[in-house]
Amino acid sequence: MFAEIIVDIKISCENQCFDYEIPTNLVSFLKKGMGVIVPFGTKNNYRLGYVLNIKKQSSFATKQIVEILTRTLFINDELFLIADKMLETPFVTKTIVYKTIIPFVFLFSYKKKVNIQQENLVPSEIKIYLQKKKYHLSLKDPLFDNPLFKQLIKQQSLQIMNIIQAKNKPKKSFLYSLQLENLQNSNLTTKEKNFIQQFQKQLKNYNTKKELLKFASSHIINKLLQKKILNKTKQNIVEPSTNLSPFIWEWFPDIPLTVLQNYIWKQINCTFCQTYLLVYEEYKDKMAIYLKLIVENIKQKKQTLILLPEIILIQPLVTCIKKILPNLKIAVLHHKLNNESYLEQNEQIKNQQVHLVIGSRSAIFVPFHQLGGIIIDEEHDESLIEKEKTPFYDTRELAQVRAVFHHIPLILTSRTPSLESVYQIQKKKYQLLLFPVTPKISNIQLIDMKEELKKGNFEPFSDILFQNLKKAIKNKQKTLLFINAKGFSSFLLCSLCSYVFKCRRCQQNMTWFLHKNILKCRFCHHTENFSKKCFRCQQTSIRAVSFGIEYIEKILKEKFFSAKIIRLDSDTIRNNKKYEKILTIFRQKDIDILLGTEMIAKNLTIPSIYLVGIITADILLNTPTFKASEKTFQLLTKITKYNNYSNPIVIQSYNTQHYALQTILNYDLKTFYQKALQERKLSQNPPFWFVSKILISHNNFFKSSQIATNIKEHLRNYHKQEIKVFGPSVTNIKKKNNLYRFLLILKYKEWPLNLNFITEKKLQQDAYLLFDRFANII
DNA sequence: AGCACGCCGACT
DNA sequence: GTCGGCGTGCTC
Repeated sequence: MFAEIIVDIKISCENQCFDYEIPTNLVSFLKKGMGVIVPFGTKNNYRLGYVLNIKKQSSFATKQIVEILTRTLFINDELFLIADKMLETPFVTKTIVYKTIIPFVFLFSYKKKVNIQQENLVPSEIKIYLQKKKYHLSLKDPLFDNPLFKQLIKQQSLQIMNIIQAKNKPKKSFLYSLQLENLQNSNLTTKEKNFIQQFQKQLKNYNTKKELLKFASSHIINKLLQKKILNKTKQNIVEPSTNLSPFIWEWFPDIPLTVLQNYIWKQINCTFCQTYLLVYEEYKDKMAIYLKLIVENIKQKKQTLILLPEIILIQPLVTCIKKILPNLKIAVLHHKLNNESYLEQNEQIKNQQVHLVIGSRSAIFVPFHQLGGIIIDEEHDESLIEKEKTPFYDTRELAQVRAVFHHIPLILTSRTPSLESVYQIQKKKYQLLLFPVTPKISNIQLIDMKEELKKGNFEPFSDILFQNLKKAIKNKQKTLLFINAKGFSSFLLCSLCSYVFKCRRCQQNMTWFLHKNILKCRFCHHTENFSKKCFRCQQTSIRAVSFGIEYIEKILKEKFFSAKIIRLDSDTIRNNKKYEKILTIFRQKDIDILLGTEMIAKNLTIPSIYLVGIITADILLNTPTFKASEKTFQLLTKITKYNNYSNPIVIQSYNTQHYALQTILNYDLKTFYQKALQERKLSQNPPFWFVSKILISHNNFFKSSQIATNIKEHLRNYHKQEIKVFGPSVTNIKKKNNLYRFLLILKYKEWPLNLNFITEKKLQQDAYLLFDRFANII
């Protein structure tokens, strides 16, 4: 018998699986999905591998599997199904797929064990160094660069062995205690003295760093460590994951539902695989259904999985659920966790120590014992699609695979569902759960900025928005202003020689950032210093034709110099903590205006807002993608919700007749979806057609162009019926990592798409191919 | 990852 | 003529 194995080697050799013979004593034990140790390469170093398949014949196998790692499966049947789904995408390789779905790979590390063969030949400094490292060296240990050390290995005075080691060693941490005898002969600052007092009063003799940080900053703690007043001692903390306490399925109170919520809930069949689209208007309705599902699953001793598009949304949801079900055990998983916490959470889920898992898209790969239901929140959000690294995948699609496997419901939730999902309702693939939309007495004022121009108002604010702003500031009421343009201006023109500032690399308009005083290309991130002089005629005659968030900030400061303004965009924020901090400041302090880009729409609630202003909705409407109207509608729905429709909302646009804006006025979901779907059908775009692109990268410009043309020709000759091809065109980012990138755009009606002929006929030659199923381009 | 192989420049 | 540096390609 033979096994098909992916070996844990660098991703660069990603296409192959390796065949190994299964030794007779292991044949009855070895199963598909297990981890094994195999000899690999000329030196037969031991490497870790995962069994993908067991077969009777192999024309390649020359070596035997050494041993089985553990009896538990690393990849179970369910994960194999998910992998198969991901492998439907052309050019995606098995290795890269399995590496994304089993983060357990991190469990192991490769080390070199050094045995001294000839004591007398090894110099003492090397001996001491080895002793310090306990004769285990990491692969990149500097000692391997030492010429003497190299020679000792060559002459076999030292023997090197490869070992595979489990990575989840017990976490090391330190305990801190006071050394009062050192207190007398040292000068202390008042802050340090205060801290020591606090320590004596409120803390135990030994404390973790976390406890100390409640009373002092890490700076002070470090200072005191230097002065030897604080002492730290090592301590091995017992991992919570090693404590396999049996899970108790406690009793949880029933969730009371309103008549309407109950009506919706009754339509969900918990023992049947069905995708539901839950369209809600009020947050509390959605939460009621979520909580009900969680509690019902617990009654059946099953776990629930909730997926969110953004990491920042996780904590608020956890808090909200804990408020109602304080005893609920929740695991949080997302792609920014470090390996240790990821493994810890994973263990807990596997050992049935949590009722609920909340995570971002990557949590879709978490193995469950008894999964009772999957919820995907904000299902329209594009962040649910992984597009940062291959393999690209749509979380909703993979969730469906899991739902089928477990025979459980999959609930997609949104106030403004994606057009794809609405289309699935029409095709009767999904079931609609609709909280009836209540018609509103609209407070939204849609301002035609063309009229303002005619009146002679060239400011970014219309009269009405300006008056409302004035009133809000006077009455100390909070305002939210939204503009979807970064920087100061994204269109700079020399008024003397009509030179337009374009990116040297990709010929797109450069955006001027006022504070950093740079020009930056929003496509390839090429950055240049900006001297406010025209590159061509060297005159200071630059005119900003369009305006961005920095421009608005400047105007606001000029017009309302007493107002306190806080800005929130991806340039002022580096991480989620900063995001929360800005929102907290806005909530607590007397900030008048919150000015933000698309980022402000990521959060759930920004309370106590009086006025909502949207400056130029056109920027959204005119982004070059077929998703423009959908995105506009979704974003504006979210932003206009912030003041609960009870207070003034002003939307400014040059194109007031666009259906996405007209339907926003009275929150007319039905008309919007009707018109948007019609538009997509006419333009042959999703959900009626699949739009994808093939990216061809090669370090030779002509060769990559040639390959692109060859692929196109082949598609035209043999697949003219099913696939429309556009291109090849050079991408915006012309040159990245010294690779020239060409792209072909494909439109087709059937998925999965079989493009095997490209790799079979080696049309790609030595170019790198990437298939992007979720292309947003027109 | 880690090793072999091959090409090229520098030095016996 | 050979030694070693680095770039490339293969490992069941």
